[in-house]
Amino acid sequence: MAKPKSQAIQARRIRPTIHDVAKAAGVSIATVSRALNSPDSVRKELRERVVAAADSMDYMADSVGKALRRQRTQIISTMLPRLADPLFSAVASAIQETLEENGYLGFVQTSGFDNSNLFDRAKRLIEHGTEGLIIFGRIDDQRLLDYCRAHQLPLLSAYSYFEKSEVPTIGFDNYLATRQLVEMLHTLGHSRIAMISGSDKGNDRQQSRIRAFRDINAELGQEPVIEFTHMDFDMADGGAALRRIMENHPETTALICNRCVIAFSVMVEARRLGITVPEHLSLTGFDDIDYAALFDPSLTTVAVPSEKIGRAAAKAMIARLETGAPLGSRRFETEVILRRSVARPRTTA
Amino acid sequence: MAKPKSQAIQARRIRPTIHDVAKAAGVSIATVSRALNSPDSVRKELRERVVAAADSMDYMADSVGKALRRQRTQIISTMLPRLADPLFSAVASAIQETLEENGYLGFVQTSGFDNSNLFDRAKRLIEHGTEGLIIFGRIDDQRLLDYCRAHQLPLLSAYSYFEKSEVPTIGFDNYLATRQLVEMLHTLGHSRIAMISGSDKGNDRQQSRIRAFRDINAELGQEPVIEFTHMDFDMADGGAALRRIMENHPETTALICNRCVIAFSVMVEARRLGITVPEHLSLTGFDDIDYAALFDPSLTTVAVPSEKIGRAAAKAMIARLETGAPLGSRRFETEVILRRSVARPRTTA
DNA sequence: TTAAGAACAGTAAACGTTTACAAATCACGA
DNA sequence: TCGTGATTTGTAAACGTTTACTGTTCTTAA
Repeated sequence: MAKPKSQAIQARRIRPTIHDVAKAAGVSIATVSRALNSPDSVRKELRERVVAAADSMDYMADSVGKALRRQRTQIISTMLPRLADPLFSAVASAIQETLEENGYLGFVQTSGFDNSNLFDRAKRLIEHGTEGLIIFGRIDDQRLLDYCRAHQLPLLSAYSYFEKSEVPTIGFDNYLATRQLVEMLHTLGHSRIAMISGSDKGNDRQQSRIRAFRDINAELGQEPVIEFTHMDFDMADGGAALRRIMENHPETTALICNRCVIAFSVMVEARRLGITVPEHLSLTGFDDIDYAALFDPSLTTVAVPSEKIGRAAAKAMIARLETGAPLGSRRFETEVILRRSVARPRTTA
Repeated sequence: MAKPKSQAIQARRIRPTIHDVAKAAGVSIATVSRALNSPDSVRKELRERVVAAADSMDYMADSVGKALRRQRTQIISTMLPRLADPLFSAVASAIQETLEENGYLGFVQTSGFDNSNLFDRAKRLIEHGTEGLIIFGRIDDQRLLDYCRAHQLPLLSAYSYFEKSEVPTIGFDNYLATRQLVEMLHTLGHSRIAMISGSDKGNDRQQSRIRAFRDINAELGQEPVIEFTHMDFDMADGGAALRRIMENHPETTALICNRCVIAFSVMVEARRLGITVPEHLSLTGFDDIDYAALFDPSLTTVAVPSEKIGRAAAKAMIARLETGAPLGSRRFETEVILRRSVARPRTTA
């Protein structure tokens, strides 16, 4: 009945345990557990005594002990390229909130922009009892894929959606979104469109956008005009890329920037060069971050339903864990937000 | 020696346990534990057998069992107002990275902008074995303070620094930063300065900035001109506030916006009203987010060393847990980044 | 009054790990 | 050859829970 005497590992336990509550209430630990977890199964009087004792010492059942016994941790972990990025943090935020609302908790870890060595980074997450793993972007690490399959650890690729994917994926389709954007420009009359991209190394988003752009150009029998620009996190120097494009392809009437920050820097440089936006050059960004609307002229972008994606990913994982229903893929629609940075091309005007 | 027979809680354990490794290597679980944790204490031949067995089945020691036995989880949790916010996510990111580098792992939870009912939100974090709690902003929940003191849970207030604080605080001083900003404007010759703030309800940052502004005005015997504007996350409508200020206080030559997004929206409205920045009105933001430099004119702001603050907070907490040294407070300097949105006042020019 | 069944409470085992202690083995000098 | 001490390995207990099983008490009907 009493807490088994033992050489304490620590001088004294800092948090009260179920034994402390049991002693205070004068019942067995089993009764405490029952009173707290399935109140109906213990007599009213005892139950109240237990609850009072528990409250008086701020007792919270230790999830570690509970997890060990139940073999459930209720932990779902997320790996994303960078947390300090409005694109990703919006999705991560929705994930964390959804987890919390459903009684789960989540570790968050950054992976950088290279998904080819995820396993080592994910190890600690798995050790700590991660029951499900949500990873942003395409998963390129075969060891991780093998491990998850072998040990039945649910794995979900989120943020980007992939038509062909080895694992379930929930997100938006960068390829389609780019086609959508180009089509809109075509409809307005643009036929000479260039693209400025950040590095596509290990970045499935840029890769898909570039692939879409190349495909479209191939269909039209045009040489794709693509310039790359160095991106240092949220800063980009699109200026140099813009100058190269205007020099080598002065016929360009519309410019797709694969990230909003690239577009911002291009805008500044354009103004310096005396190129007016949108009269002389139409400009688009991508990923509709809030600032896009505040720029002058406001920036046309592709809006990504970050919040929806995050919630869907978290919910899917929770459902998988609770019902055992296999994870499914899901594609979210993007929307081109037409703003003042885009107009009909100058030749047509 | 053999794994004790028992009715399995689950049909089959998905992750291999130390018993599986022991059986495969033909040794006791104690030897496995030693071979993996203190290799020197086991004979080379056995050690190799154990390691081989462990590797072959991708064995990772379960942190849940380990935590229960060791009474250490190596988990440090962070609560911040909003994850999808460049201000906070930069700090949170630095925290997470520092934790990971040091063998820790972190839960992240959002608290909204009200720190008065933190305890209930923190409960699950504590249950799950949080060894230290980092909370952004001033901690207003007495229950949480009491709990942490009573149960010796290290508690750290991060992001904002407070001169007088019940708990250790690591961050920057909004009061001082505001004074710094106003002084800079004074030096340039501005004497009629107004402020636009977001809601200060439960927001210690806005509170400190407003307090500093009021104090300065009081010292000069001026009535402080402060307008509030509604902020919906990253969008703000500073336009209306600007109009009110220009109408009631046309003598204003400089305007401090308590968040960059406010400044952005003010800039757009100013342009519409034909007020030129900085010739007619100097404008500042706060929290130097990357976009501030990209606007036209580029925005003068106060740079906050987010990364440093995050790393310092995480390191302090880790040191507290590992050496027992009490947590100390630490104030980080901010820096006014003078950009094109600020110039000498028109009257002086 | 008593037997039977229902309702409730307690005992003990188990989850996966580490580690004190005991036991076994080994090396080596007397 | 044997004793001693050092080295290595195994046994078992403990960390904080939950829960199957058992035992006790209470209710109620004969």
